[in-house]
Amino acid sequence: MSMATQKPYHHGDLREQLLLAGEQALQEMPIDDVSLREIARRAGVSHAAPKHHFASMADLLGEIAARGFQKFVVALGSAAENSQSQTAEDRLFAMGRAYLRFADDNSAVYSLMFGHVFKMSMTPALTKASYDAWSQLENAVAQVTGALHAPIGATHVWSSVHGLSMLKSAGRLPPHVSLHAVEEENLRMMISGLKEA
Amino acid sequence: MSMATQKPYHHGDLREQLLLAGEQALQEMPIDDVSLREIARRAGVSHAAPKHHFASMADLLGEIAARGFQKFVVALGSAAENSQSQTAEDRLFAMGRAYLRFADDNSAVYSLMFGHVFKMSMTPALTKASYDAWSQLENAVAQVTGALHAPIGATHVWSSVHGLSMLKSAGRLPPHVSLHAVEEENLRMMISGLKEA
DNA sequence: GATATATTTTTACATTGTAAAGATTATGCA
DNA sequence: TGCATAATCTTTACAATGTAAAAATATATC
Repeated sequence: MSMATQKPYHHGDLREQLLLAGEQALQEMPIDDVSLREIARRAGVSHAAPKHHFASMADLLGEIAARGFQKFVVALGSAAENSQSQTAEDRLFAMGRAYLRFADDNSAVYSLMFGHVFKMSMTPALTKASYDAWSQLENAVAQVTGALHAPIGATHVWSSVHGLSMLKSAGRLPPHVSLHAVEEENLRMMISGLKEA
Repeated sequence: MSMATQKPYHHGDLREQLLLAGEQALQEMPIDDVSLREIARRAGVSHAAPKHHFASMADLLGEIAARGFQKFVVALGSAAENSQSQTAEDRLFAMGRAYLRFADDNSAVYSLMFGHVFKMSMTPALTKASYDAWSQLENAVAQVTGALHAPIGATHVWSSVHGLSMLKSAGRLPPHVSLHAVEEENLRMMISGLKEA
């Protein structure tokens, strides 16, 4: 009589628990306060327990970043699908909005994905996940410009939304300007520049 | 009989030495390996010596970031001045190139200026220096668009070049594409989008 | 020259990541 | 079922970090 839930080893799937605890910690405290010991604490295990599942803290963070890219791809993909309009340009616009929203809602994981490269291992899963995100964006851009491949256009788009996200989270945007207006206008200018390629 | 050189206290201007050692360390090792003790080591003093000049490591890094912004303003300013062309658009283009170059040549300090906000104190000097950088950019953008104030246009420009710099340093750009071409085309698209405002 | 002050070193402590050695529990095979 | 083996977790340990306080030292001022 199998219990349906598979608890492979005596304590449950600690590996998954650690990843969840890490993601939770990243949302609740500054990224520099997130330590391996803190994550272990949250998972209710000793500070050395993670060793068997992740060779180092960089590995754990690398996998959290990889999962971040996967969620990221899903978020942008469904935003494009749910876009009311049928034009490629509007779909790209919708993806841009979803991008900014994702960076807002997952700021710590986002900054891990793009910022703290040295802190995490570039695992194969991470490489693939970030490549998938890139491909998705390049396809969306190619549909706007009509080209088959659009590496430069995609770089332009990514730079713009990524830069805006980072400036926002770093508090380097000018005050007294509506954030919503800035975002909408930026996306507009970005796409406008893309079409003049 | 004054010695011309002012060595205010018995060991020389340790404060300045620490800042220089910090900047040097940031250029020579990954930013996470740069510690207060390492900086003190490079300056040839005990690990607790910095305490009297900087209340914390965050303060030291904050001042290094502030100096980074000052150099940044100088670099972009002289690039605009030395621009052969007289048009505002070409000056902005030159500033964009100087921006990317600065981020390349000072990658660690640059990532401190825009990325590791939590690691450093937002001292008044830092606030002012980053504000000066912003003003310089907004002025250059306003001269292109013809407006008096251009917060949104400036955000568009800054997002684009900042995003490109970050993607570059994070190794998130597509391979097999000429970096020079990407940069030139990105600047072109960015300015093109700005003018369609 | 003596005293007060600013600077630096020494010492100390809590915290971190990582490693190695024990203890504990599940798994595989008879 | 029973036992040996392997996987998992804890305990213990170590070097390194940021910060704090106490000692030591050099400078400045009168």
